[in-house]
Amino acid sequence: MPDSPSCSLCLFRHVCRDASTADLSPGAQKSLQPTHVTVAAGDAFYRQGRPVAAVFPLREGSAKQVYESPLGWRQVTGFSLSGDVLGLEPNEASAYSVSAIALQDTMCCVVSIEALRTHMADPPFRDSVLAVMRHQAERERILLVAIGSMRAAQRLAMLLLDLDTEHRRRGGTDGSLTLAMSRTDIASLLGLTLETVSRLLSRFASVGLISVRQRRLRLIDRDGLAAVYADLEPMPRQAPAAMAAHAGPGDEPHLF
Amino acid sequence: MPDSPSCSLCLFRHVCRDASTADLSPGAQKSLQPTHVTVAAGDAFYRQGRPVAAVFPLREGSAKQVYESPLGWRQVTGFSLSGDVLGLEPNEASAYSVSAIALQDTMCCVVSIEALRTHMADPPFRDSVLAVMRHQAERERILLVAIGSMRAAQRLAMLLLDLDTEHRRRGGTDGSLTLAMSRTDIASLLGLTLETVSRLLSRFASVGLISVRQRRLRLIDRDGLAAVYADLEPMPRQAPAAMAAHAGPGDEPHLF
DNA sequence: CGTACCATTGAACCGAATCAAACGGGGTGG
DNA sequence: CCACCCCGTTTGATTCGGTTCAATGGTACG
Repeated sequence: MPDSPSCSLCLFRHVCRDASTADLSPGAQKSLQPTHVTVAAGDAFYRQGRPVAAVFPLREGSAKQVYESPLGWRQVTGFSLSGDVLGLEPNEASAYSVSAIALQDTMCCVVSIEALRTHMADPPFRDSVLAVMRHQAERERILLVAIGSMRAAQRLAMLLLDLDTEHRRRGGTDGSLTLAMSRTDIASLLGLTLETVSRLLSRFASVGLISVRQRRLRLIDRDGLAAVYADLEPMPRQAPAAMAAHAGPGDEPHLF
Repeated sequence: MPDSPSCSLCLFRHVCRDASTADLSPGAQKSLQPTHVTVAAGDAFYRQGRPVAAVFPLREGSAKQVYESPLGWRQVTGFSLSGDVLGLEPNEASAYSVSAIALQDTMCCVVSIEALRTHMADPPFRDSVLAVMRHQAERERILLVAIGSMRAAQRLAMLLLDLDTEHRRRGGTDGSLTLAMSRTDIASLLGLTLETVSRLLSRFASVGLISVRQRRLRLIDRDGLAAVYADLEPMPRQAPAAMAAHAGPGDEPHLF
């Protein structure tokens, strides 16, 4: 059952037998033959702290990453959709740094860590893997700033726009999408409560930015959402930039 | 002027001519001869987005990392003390992902990225560098959870305990330390306002947990602070764990 | 058809932000 | 040396966004 639609976005598409890619660079022979498994909603692909044994490109479905801090505080740190790869750990970590939980019954490939390492010898492939990791790190930083200094409406608008962008990258044309995650998950990701998320969604809908019913959601006014995200009203306030004393992209001397 | 006290904690001590280390593994010859520079308070070691050219082990002084999001939101993401290395970018990034600003006049070494790469060929050294990077990533995650789901007092207690731990690792014996960063910086890191930070410090002092005057600070009751951090009263409330639906270290099946 | 879970909505409360002074220390210039 | 100013900090009064507590409604599933 090779070549699911998500293969076309997969990190491994150039080295994977499952994916039929037109552009097949001469150097890269398709040496990867991943196995497939399905994970039931609520089950874990892997758990934080366990040794890294494999990575999991999603074929169909979605997942959340959950981090549990040393003191037992748990928080969702991200969502993954089909085409994303779960379990990629930066810095050659030997243990998973988060847990990955399926949001719905999910089909994925299983690429052993040995196979991954083997293919990492190929420079272009290695670069693309590292680029994905860097992108993930950037994502977490954006989330940090969002939670740390944006208001609830902005954070939620950010998430909706992000989900929409991802959905469109996967072929979604109109702005209608089905949220795989619960309000609680969204709230956890954004550092809010589920009530606030629910209220905010209703408010967005009442202002004509979106329409929601349960987990069916449609973006009606992307620009409006972007305006909320950027905090150009008409939601709440707080001005960007100009915070900590000396930190601006000023033109003081700097070594690099 | 080699071998500052901070050398004994430096990541590069085993390969650096400046550092006099007793245990000198046979394989690693001391081939690193870093140059030294001083950076004035408020100046940048390097700026986010610039190509990575060098890393900067701190000899004397301190710095803050500042991240600026695509939309212009700026936030402090961490503090570095003497012995720490600034500019280590994970995933072979070609540009700095944050800016590093000196909190005071700071002396540091300059290790070119080429020199770093050369030494990364040495497996034990490489592992220690990767370990530092992983530690930094973990730190940012803890910060994310702190900002996302802990209350102000807990966050501040966390920071104070962390600063104290770092200070003690550097030889500090009693709990007295001098904060190099402003209230604004602390507030930015913790996702609060400077007024809240100031008030909280006063409150901690009035309860006998610490004593503060301006930037002179002394920890009086570490256990008390730890209790505040862990949220065991006697400050505010909110119970840990048990958040997002299915995510607990339960014993559901998982692949790894 | 009943049960369980997720989502919505309302009312009251509270923590932290905001607005607004006053204070303190360190530096500069008279 | 002292007066003055600047900037970071402290403290107070007030507002407000988001949480908490609570009840109802909707949907899926056994």
